[in-house]
Amino acid sequence: MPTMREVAEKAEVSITTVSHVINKTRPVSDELSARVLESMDLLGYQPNLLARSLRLGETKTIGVILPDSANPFFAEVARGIEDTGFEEGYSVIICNSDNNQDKEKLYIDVLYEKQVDGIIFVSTGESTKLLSDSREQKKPFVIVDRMMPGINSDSVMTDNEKGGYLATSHLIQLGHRKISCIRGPSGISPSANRFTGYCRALEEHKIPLDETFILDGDFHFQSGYTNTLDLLKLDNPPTAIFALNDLMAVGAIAAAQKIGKNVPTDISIIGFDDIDLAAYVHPPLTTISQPKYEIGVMATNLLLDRIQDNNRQPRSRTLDIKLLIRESTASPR
Amino acid sequence: MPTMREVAEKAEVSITTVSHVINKTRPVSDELSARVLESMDLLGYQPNLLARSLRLGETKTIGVILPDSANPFFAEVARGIEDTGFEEGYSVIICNSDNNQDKEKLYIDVLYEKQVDGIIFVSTGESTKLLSDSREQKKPFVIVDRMMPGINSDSVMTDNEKGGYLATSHLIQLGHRKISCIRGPSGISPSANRFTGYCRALEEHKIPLDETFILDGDFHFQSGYTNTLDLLKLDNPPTAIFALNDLMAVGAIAAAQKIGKNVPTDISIIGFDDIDLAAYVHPPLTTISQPKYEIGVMATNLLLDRIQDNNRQPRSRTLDIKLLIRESTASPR
DNA sequence: TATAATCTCGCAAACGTTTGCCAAAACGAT
DNA sequence: ATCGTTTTGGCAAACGTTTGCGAGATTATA
Repeated sequence: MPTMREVAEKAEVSITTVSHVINKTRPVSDELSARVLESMDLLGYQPNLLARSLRLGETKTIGVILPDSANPFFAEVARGIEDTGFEEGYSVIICNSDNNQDKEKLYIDVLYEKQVDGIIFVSTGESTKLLSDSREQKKPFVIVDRMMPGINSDSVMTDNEKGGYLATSHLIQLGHRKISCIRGPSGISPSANRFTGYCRALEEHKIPLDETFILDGDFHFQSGYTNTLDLLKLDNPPTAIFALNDLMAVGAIAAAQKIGKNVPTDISIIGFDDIDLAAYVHPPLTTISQPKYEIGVMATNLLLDRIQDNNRQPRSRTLDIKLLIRESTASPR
Repeated sequence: MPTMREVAEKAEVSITTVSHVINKTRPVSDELSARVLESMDLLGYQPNLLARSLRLGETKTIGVILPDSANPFFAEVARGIEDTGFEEGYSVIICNSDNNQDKEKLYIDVLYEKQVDGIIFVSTGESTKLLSDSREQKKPFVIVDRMMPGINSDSVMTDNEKGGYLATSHLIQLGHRKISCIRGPSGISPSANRFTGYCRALEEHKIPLDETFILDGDFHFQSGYTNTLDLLKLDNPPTAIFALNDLMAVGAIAAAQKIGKNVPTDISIIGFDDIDLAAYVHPPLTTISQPKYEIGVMATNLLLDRIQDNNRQPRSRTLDIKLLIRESTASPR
């Protein structure tokens, strides 16, 4: 790997000059400029961004901490982040926390040490080191998807409560009264808020909450599948299931069909997120759509703004959510 | 951000000593050690990995270039990479090439400049800058999933030809004769090789290739969907479809069902990859399973070995593939 | 022609580490 | 008491950049 020094020697100029022609940071005579340029590509020079970053105090790198980059929802968000970061010249380091606090903290440390310019993160929920470090000046960061109590920072959320309400209301309007809810991991806000929306809708229509219809899942296929199997074994099974995310909803559909039930005529199923595949399962999944990619884009924009000026007022964006009626829901018969 | 110097001053020792207690790289008396440790956490010291990397010439970072991290197949591979990298103390920078050569080259440059210790990449197919740089000593890299002609490097592949053959043979054994194939993007080896396998199976059973049954897709849902719609409109439609990846296969199922066909009784559909959702669509998708996560793991292991010693013989791993019969295929009636 | 203004460019410090080299102190052996 | 050995710890260079400061050369102004 050739360095600036070698380029400078070959071109018979100073390192300073080389630097300036590379960065166009002050005028250089045509002659020297040409010599430098020539030497550069003769040597195949590539700048060492480490050195540059060390000197400048910025790495043009952002860190992203999320539960699981292989989960289609987060994958899509991450894609939005990567794309808009790329446009602005930023690289992104991906970190999977698996909803594990310790891993999350460890990653935060690593990212700090690697001197990333900022961090986007989908927290495991507990207030983290990011703030316990309050004595230090904090690195720019933005919180996505999940609230973190007591933290005032940039954030981009979606209105999960509304989404839960919308989904449940849809089912109620279709005539359902026995509506089950398969929840997500406890302790994270999207799960909690969607459930709150569910409760509010029931309450508003004077439908009592039936504990036996409330099951706990983990936002994965499998838990939607097994929970649904359980649900359908009940003496008095629900006529509709609200799975708090699409992955579980898809699992629910599979389970229902597995035991010979028709969706939606025998049982209605609604999800949340609108991941890609939701449109392609059979029947296509009715769901609450979130602008996943845009969440990533917006988070990145907030972060980049804050990187420019870390003293600005924190901004909270909450993105719109809407009911997407496809074919997995219908009136009970 | 406190530096080593500040720690040293506070502890009234030299920077050298601080460094040595941090890295345990030479004995330090208990007394000084204690002072240093104390100062460190009083100040909340975190090492600056940039400086360290600059000095040491290694960043503990690897780059991953792939077509699309939101594609479930690659997402899973990436997850395998991230996990095993993490275990060894490496961070990973994710780069989405979108199968775009220019973007890929640009990313390679950035990764080189960022001084990553190695690169894992799923190439767009053409031989890339990685080798055109033959004059330089190359950074460690390993190629995944897609062959690159004329390059002798570490690589981890799966036997796509065999997979194509297996899938097609399965269909033939079920009694199918009119077997369509929805291909992937031309020019990338998995697509080409799977197709070759398809051809070989047909040939072996003396089934002539029917051009009208060969369609081109792009490995996304949508192209499976639309191509299947076209296929089913034919006067003499196929009784089975081999979609060269699961995403398209799922699209194909959706399309068939959309126009009232039953899968598999009216039409059999087989995919390739065995992505997560394949098991949860209805009917569960028969497919060729690839160990996606393990591909990532293995690629990372090869890379880390090579980072340790870049002069070792290149090793090619080809992972096993197998036919996974679920419920989307059956005998024609 | 003298002076000021403008262009061009190089020197060397700095960013925060790691580490080879050396020196002082402490200890043991004679 | 002397010398060799071991232990302990600091100095300063180096990694590859960027950039403030200043110096020389050139041009414009009078």
